[in-house]
Amino acid sequence: MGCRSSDKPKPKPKHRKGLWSPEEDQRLRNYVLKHGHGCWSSVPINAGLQRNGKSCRLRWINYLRPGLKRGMFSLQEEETILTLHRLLGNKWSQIAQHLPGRTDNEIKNYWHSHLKKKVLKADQAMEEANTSSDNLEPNSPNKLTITQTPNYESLLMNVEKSPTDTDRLVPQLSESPKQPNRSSLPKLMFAEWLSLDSFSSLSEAIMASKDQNNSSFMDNFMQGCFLNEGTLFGNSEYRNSPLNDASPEDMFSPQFKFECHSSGNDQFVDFSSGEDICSEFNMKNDLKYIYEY
DNA sequence: AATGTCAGCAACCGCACTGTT
DNA sequence: TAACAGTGCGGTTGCTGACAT
Repeated sequence: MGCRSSDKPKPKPKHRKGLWSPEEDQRLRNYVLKHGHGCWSSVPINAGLQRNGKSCRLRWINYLRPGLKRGMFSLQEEETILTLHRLLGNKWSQIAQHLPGRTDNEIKNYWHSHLKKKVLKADQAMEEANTSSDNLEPNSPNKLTITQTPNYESLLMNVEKSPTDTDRLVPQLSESPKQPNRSSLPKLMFAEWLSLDSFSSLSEAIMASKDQNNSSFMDNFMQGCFLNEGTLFGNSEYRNSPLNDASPEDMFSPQFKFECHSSGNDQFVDFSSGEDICSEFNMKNDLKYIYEY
């Protein structure tokens, strides 16, 4: 953590507030994609923005960062939020780790605007059902007994042990037994892959896949990024980004390398081989891509 | 058509935590 | 070890558009 002194902003420009203009978005996006964010407080200065670093960080995380989903929450996402909220309470960032492409802010807003009411209604209905059934004979066949207690303990163990492994968690919440078998290897989404915590498991998986001399992991990973989620290149937010000039094939061609940051151990990964190609790099960036490698 | 009300969402604020000096 | 700075998180605010009156 912390900036080099040369990165630190000189005092104190007037900071703009309120909604971001498309031009500001473009500036921030271009800057972060090109240089990485490094020290957030220096980003607005270097990017020519009259915002504070915090505001830039938030805008990037919640809106500009690649891999974000847009649009309605699916039923499965809703169920995941409901279950995790019962488990974790208002730990929005932890809940967000299990919903690839969704931000904590988005989930929090969705909770307050939609789910909270639903839960209240459901609870009320349950309460009414219980009080009315209390008036019935104890052994009446009409008596309603609430016995639905999901196996939270095992769920919680997964949450604690493996907070970013969505695929292993989510099926326990809602997967029906009829669903087709998936690969035993985890399917990682782009946003998940960007997450600092998940990178080590990703690189392990890449290495494992490489060791086994098969491509199933990378196949799954690519599908997760570009086919299953389908938002990275379909989202209009990225139409003006340099990323848009690239097809999925391009992205995995030798011309593209991604830099990932994971808890002090930054790595460049060659997508085509899965190799850590430049481990001596140590810049604090979530993501940076490099042309003409 | 004008005004009021409400819901949804983006962004801000303040606190807590962590790393650095 | 204390002070400071950067970052992350959750609560809250305020803007905007949709709908009602």
